[in-house]
Amino acid sequence: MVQDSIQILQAHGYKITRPRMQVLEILDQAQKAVSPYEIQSLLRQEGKYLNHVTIYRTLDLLCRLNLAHRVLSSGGFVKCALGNIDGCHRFIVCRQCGTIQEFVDKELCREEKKTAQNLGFHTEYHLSESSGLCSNCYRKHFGG
Amino acid sequence: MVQDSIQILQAHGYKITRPRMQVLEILDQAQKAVSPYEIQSLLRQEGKYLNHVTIYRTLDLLCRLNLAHRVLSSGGFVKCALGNIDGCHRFIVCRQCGTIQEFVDKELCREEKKTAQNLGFHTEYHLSESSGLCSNCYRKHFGG
DNA sequence: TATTAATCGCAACAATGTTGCATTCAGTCT
DNA sequence: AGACTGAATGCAACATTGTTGCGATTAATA
Repeated sequence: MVQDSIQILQAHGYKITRPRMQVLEILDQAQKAVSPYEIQSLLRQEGKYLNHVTIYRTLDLLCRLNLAHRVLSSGGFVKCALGNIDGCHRFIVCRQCGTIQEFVDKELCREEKKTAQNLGFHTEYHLSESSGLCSNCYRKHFGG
Repeated sequence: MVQDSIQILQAHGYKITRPRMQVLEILDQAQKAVSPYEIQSLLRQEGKYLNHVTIYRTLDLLCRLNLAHRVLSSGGFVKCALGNIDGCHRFIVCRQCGTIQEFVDKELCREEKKTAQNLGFHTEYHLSESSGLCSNCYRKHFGG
């Protein structure tokens, strides 16, 4: 919900502005990762206009607050599942329709960290991105 | 070794050219991920010149052959550990010095795949990037 | 409603990535 | 070794993406 993000913005002393609302709404509607310029054009389709600089700055802010996350493989942004703030992000992206599913797996996280330690690293942040087909696209593709 | 990559290029029928050798040497020397334009300026420091288009095309080719990999968090490229061609790449990046360590962990891979399946996805490719401090930088930072 | 610091839009720029086409070159054949 | 040829390179031109400084606007508070 957009409402949740708004409360967090407020709690941190940030103003609730029209551009921020609009970006949050786009992220909320989109079931996939959207790039800054995609956000701009999606808004334009609704007759709204935001400068791209504003969009970039808004996304920066949302990411700093863990309200959004940049999917590295596509460069697009997604709204973050709340509570996923332990420095570990896991996504599965459907390469067909772009659907994104975020999930948390503390056990995997621990394992990953341990392996890194064995290699002499002290890790603080972890990102995991899998890609493949979601159940819908898999059915469509292979029949059934 | 550069020699390994050259053999694979040849085996696929690609020509061994000066630009390709030079890019491979840079990737081999660098202990960290380097961007296309960084490669260009590293070469320039050695008195060599490659057009950036050539560098992009060379990197594309190397990635298609799994001889290089694009580290998503930085956009830079690293030479790939050979044999790591099962669609699973795991990297640890030092956020201080940029050192990159690639590793393979079939068990983690299996787990990740299983979790995805439980969520209805059929995954084909997996990328995992951790960031933190390597042992050197950790010591430097925290004393000891 | 007046105040004010935060936010936004604009302009200008910087960096990164892509395409088409003429030239050059690596590998092969004679 | 020299000629041949398709692959690879360099160049020019362009497209996309991301950044900075600054004056104008606006959300929050009194």
